[in-house]
Amino acid sequence: MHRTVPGFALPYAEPAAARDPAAHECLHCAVRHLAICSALACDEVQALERVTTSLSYAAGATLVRTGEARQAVYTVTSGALRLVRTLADGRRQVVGFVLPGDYVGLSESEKYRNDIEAIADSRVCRVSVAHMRQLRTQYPQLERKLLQRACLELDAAQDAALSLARLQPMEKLADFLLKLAARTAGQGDPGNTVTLMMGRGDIADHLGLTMETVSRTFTKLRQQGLIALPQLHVVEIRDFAALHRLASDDT
Amino acid sequence: MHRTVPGFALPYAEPAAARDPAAHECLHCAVRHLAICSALACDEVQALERVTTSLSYAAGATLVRTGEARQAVYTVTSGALRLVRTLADGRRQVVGFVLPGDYVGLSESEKYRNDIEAIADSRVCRVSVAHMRQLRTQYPQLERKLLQRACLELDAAQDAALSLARLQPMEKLADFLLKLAARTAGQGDPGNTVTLMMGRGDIADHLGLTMETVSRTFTKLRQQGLIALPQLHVVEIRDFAALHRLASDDT
DNA sequence: CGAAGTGTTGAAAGTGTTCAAACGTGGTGG
DNA sequence: CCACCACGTTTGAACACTTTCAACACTTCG
Repeated sequence: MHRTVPGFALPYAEPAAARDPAAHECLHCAVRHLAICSALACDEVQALERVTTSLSYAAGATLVRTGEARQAVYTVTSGALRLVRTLADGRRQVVGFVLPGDYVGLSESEKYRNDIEAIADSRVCRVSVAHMRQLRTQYPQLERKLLQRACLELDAAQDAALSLARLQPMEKLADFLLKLAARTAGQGDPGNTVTLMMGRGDIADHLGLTMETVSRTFTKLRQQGLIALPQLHVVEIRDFAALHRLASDDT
Repeated sequence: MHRTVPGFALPYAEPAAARDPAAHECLHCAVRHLAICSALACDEVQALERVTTSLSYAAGATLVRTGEARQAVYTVTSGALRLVRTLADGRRQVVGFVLPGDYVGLSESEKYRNDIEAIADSRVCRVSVAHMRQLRTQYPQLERKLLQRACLELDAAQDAALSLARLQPMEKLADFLLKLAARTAGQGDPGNTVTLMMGRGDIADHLGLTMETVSRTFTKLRQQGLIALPQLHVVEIRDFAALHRLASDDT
């Protein structure tokens, strides 16, 4: 039917999203403590739930396209998305990866500023910007939470800028893997194993490299014993300290 | 006494900041309509004014250092600052330039995440984070304004990421000049003349290039007639369209 | 007028990219 | 069950580009 691994089923056009009628259970949502919903009390969450639509997307599906009117915001509950900006000549930049609990909608633009695509079978909660605006004024805690999120993302964006501008491929990849490990962690994982939802090309377009360089860098890290690659999409971190040193991660 | 042009007087240590006792006139502040203060009514601004300290810094002065406890937020009223992150081996990234009306303080970190330095003689309004926190809860409009700012900066940060990761030197510089022109505009300027408060090295470290490449790129743009350089720190834009085309600026 | 700080320009070198081909894995169908 | 095909990934070699290193020009300041 549809794949779980990254890939493009039928690039554009297709059923796209499937409504998920039975999924309206915010109170028992697995990612509630991670998402912006954590700012709301039980009864308040229900107000949010009333204006939320739960949707499923197959890997490779496109949620929104750059330039379309910005009509809704999203919270991912499972799977993963990528935010992609593409230049006329095909050069691509993966602005970010969106993991369960993450929120997409911190923008002041009238239009979407990048494509949003599912890199794995995903479920998302969709709320219209109009409803969101209303909820924000109604619940100041929500607005505060959004500001907090925005500041965190801003901090992360500055890190990313340093990485893109000044780090070498090895350092970029080390930094990327550590950041991903930190985000993925807290799920009972031992923490030293990271699953890459995205392909090499996505990593390349995220770090400002080519797929070939990313591949070569992976093998270099493996040869030096900093990581192991039990599977294509699984990285086992064998030397956190060395990786941190590479990434100049002083946190 | 102190210079108006970029430069490092006495790198570290020195009187640093000079208090400006007579400057407490938020109501008549030239940048009030630009700054976050625009969210507050006249009487509310006075509450802000009561906890604000106006400070002057000479070009080259350092306001805060990376790693120091994040004690205050700033709004620039005149001059310009740069946000700088430096790696152990000296690689430098100018995360951003702060112009009059801009706000520095959108962060969730306990510590400053970059150095803040004056690139010209500057005046800033300083508010402690504690006071700011209090004001935010007291005036929801302020919080909303901050969120708006954060979202705008987030949008800008994504643009910057694309620029750093995928644009070529010519394109990066074109993009930079246009963004700067857009920010500087609205001050009665004809709009086709941009004053560069920062040196070539700062531009280089902002765009992920070397100073030499920036210099070469400036001359290339000049030779092609897209810009003129009447002075070292003044750029006259002669062909907006071509510059936009270079920067792939579809806005 | 000389010195220092900046910026410009030139030639050499290093590094990631490009282009091309081989590899491996997963899914399909015989 | 196995061969085969497709896709993503890996690897190799030539290339293009920015960087590096060095020398020179310009402006400001002492």
